[in-house]
Amino acid sequence: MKHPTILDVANEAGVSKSLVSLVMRGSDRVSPSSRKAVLEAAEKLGYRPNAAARTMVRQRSYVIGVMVSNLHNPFFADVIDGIDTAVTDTGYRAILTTGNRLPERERLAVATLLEMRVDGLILASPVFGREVAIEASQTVPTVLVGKAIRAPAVDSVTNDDRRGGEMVVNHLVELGHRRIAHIDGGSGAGARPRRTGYTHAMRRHGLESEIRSVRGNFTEEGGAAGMRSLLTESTRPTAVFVANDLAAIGVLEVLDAEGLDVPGDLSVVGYDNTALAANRRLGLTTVDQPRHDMGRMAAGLILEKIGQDRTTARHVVLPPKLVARESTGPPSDGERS
Amino acid sequence: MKHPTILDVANEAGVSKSLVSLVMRGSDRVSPSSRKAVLEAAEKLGYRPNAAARTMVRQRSYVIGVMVSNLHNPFFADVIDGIDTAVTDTGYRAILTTGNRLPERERLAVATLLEMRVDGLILASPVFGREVAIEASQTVPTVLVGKAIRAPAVDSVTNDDRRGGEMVVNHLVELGHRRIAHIDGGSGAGARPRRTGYTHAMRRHGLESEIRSVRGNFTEEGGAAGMRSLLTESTRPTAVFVANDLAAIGVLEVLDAEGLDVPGDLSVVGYDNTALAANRRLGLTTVDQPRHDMGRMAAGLILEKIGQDRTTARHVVLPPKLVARESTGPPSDGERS
DNA sequence: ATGTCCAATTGGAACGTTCCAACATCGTTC
DNA sequence: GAACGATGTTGGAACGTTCCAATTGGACAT
Repeated sequence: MKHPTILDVANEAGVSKSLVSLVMRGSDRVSPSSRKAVLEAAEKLGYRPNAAARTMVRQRSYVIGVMVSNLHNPFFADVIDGIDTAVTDTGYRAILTTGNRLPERERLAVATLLEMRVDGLILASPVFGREVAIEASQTVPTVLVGKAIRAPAVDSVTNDDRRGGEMVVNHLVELGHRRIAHIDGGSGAGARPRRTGYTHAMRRHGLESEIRSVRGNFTEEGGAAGMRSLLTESTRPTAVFVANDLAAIGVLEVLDAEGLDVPGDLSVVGYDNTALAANRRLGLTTVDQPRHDMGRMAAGLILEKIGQDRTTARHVVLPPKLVARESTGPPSDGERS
Repeated sequence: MKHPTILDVANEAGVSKSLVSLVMRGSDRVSPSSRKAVLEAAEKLGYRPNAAARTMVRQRSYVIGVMVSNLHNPFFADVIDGIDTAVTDTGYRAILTTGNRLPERERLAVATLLEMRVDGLILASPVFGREVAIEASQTVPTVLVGKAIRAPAVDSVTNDDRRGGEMVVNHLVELGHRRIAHIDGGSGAGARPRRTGYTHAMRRHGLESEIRSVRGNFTEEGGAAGMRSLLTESTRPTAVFVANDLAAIGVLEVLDAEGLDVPGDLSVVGYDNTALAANRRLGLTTVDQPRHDMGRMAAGLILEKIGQDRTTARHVVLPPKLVARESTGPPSDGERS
C-alpha cells in the first residue's frame, strides 16, 4: 500500500476513523486500550499523517514559509538559524525556498509558498519589487528581513542601514581618509539606505566633491567588478565602503591580485559581520548586524500576528555596530591629499 | 474574502467551477471568451490555487523536498543551485528544510517533507542514521547526496571520498611529508570513507606508525578543536588533512593564532573546494567535488524515478580532483624525520 | 427497575481541487 | 430534415483529514 490513511489504520485497529484521528492528535479522551491498538496499527502500517488533507480542513498549515534571496551569503544561514530557534516547539515548522537573487525566480518561490497556504511568510532580503510583498501581505502575515517598505500590513526587521553607512564613513574619516568610494548593492535589500548613509555622511564631513559611488551587487563577483571599475579611473580612492561582506571579499581578491596592499594602499569596509569577515586572514572591518536575532524577531512577529489579528505594521530597527579589524587603517602619506 | 476559491471565481465569471479549473490548468478546449472572463474574475478576486487541495485529488504534489544538513556550509548552496537548475521548467518545485546537523532536528525536517507528500526527497549529507533514509525510500523516491548506503531503493550521488582521501595523502607524501595527521568529520556524510582513504594510503606508503586521527566534525569549530588537541601532543605533525573546507578554515584560524606558519610549519588540506578554499587569502589545498553537478544529478535521478517505476538503486560516484594551492608545501628541514 | 451522568466512541459534513462521463449547441453532410 | 461530429461546458464523486453532534454503554444514585 502506497500511503495508508486514517481509514486503513482504523480497519486494522478495529475502531472508527474518528478515534484514530483523536489518538493522532493526542487527545486525552481516549481509553488506554484503544490508544494502544491504534498506535500499534499505525506503526504496523507505517502511517504518516497527510498534511495536505489536514491543511484543507483546518484552514491552517502550521507552516511558516521563508523565501531566501541568496543561500551563498552566510548572512542568511544565521538568519535562518534564528528563525528555526523561534519556531521550534511552537507547533509550527519552517520551510524554505530560494530565488537566487533573480526577481522572477524569487516571485515563483513566493508563489510556491503561498499556494501551499503557509500561515506566515518571511521574505529574507528579496530583490523583487514591493508589490510582491504587499500582495502577499493581503492574505498572510508577512515580514521582510533586511528591507523595509511602507505598506499597511508588511512588518519588517532591519538594522539601521543608513546609520550603518554613516558609521563607516565616520570611521574612515577619523582614520584620515577623504577619498572614500562606495560600491553599492544595486537592488539588493538595504543597499539604498546604506548608500544614502554614505552620501549624507560624506556631505556632513564636507567631502561632497569626493563622493564616488559605483554600482555593484551583493555577490563576490559584484564587488570585484565594482572594484575593477574603480581602479580604471585616474585617481584612486584611499578607502572603499562595499555594500556587504561578500562583495567586500571580492574586492579584496581584486586588490590582492593587483598587488595592492590593504589597508596600506586602500582601506576596505564591508557590511554584515558574517563569519567570513571575522576570519583572521580576511580581517574585514565591517558593520555588525544581529543576524540571529533578526531571524528570531522576524519569526516572533509572524507568530504574534498569527495569534492576535493585529492590523498595523510593525517595524523593528536594530542598531548597527562598527567592528574595526585589519582591513582599515590610516591612508598612506603619499596618498594624503 | 480571505482566500477565494475556484467556486468564487466561477460565480464571478458566470461559469461552472469545472471551466475555471480547465482555464487554470491551461486547457485548450476552452473558448476564448470564457477564458477571458475567467482570467479577469480570477485577477479581480486575487485567486491563487490551493496546492493542498490539488495534492489531495491528484495524489501528487509536484514538489521535491530537500533536507539540508547545514546551511552554513557553502557546499550546500552550490548543491542547491544544481538542484534548482535541474528542476526548473519540469513542472516540479523544490522546497528546503534544514536540521542544523542535529539528528533529531533532521528527522523532524524530513518528517515535515514526507507529511507534505513531496514527490521526491533529496537528503543532502544527513547525519542521522540510515534507517531514516530507508524508511522514507519506501514511500517516495529518495536520493542521498554526499553519502551512500546499501539499501534497495536509496539512490546516491557522491564523489569517491575514499579515493579523495588517498589523493590527499599522496600529494603530501610527494611533497616529503611523513607525519601526516587527520582531523575527521565525525558522523558527517562522507567522513568515514575519507578517513579510510587516509589510513589506507598511509599504510601503502609504509607510514602506518605515523597514522594519527582525531575526531572533528564538519564545522569551523570542529576543525579548530581538533587542531588544538593535536597541538597539545608531544610531536607535532608536519601536515594535517582536515575532513572538509569549513573545518580546515577553523584549523587555519588556530594555526594563525598560535603564530604557526602555513605551509612552513604545517601544511593543511581541506575537502570540497568551496568558494572559501579558492579565496587567495586562504589558498587552501583541497579536493574538488563537483557540487553543482551533484545537485543536478540528484534531482535528475529523482525525476527519472518519478517517471518510470525503477526499483533498483542507482549510485553515481564522481571522481574527486586534488586542487593544490598555497596551504601545502614541503615540510621545513628541521621537521624532516 | 429507572433515571442520570459521564466517558468513550461514532458517522457525516466540510475543506478546494481534478477528472470523468454526460450534456448542450451548432454546423455539416447525406 | 435527420443524423452525426466536433466543440465547449457541466455536475458529481473522490482525495484524507478535522470537528461536531449524536450515540452507546456503564457506573451510580434513587
